[in-house]
Amino acid sequence: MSNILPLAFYQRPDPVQIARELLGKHLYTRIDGVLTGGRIVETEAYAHLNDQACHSHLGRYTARTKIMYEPGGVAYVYLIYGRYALFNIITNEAGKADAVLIRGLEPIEGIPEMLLRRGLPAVQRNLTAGPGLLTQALGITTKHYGTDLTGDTIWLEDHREVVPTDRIIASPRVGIDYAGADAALPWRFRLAGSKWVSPAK
DNA sequence: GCTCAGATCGGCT
DNA sequence: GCCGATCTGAGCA
Repeated sequence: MSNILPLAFYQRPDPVQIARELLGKHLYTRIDGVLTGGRIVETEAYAHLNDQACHSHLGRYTARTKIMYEPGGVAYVYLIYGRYALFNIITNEAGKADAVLIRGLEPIEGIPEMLLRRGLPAVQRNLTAGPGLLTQALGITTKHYGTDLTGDTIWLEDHREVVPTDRIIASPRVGIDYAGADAALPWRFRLAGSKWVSPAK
């Protein structure tokens, strides 16, 4: 497809705006020669400035967050609880380490392969509804840390779907109570009525 | 060098 | 509803 989202989409300054716009876009991977993908239905924004929930806030710079300081349009994949890979898209320009976490995906392409990777017998909600699950289904692992999102391994496409503003639910992000007042920011975005949003409260 | 908690999920009570 | 799996990094000594 030629409607791959260009670097210019990611390198804009407002991760909250980008997180909203990513709803209804499609995420694909071609890993081990197998095409899998689906429609993004849930995201969260993380900003490096004034956001204690963000791994890069206040310029925190470690082996894990290094990639966040690259120019937007690369993958930030990290392991949580030693067990699940979470997939983020780095946004903004170099040195401004913003990110968008993908939390929910509606499976469309390569469903048999996704079932195999998840060890499930049939399509059900926990195939891709959750940030640690959709990475398994798509075959994304920490090996994909730093992958260029305009390449042929992981990429996003614009299918010209127009998502009406009143179908987007904004709410506080999940699992970041430690971030103090920033935990209340309504930076989690979901498509109303989608069964593929994560089950988290 | 040690301890503790985390942007999670699935299994068990 | 609670608990454990299992790795990274922060905070402290």
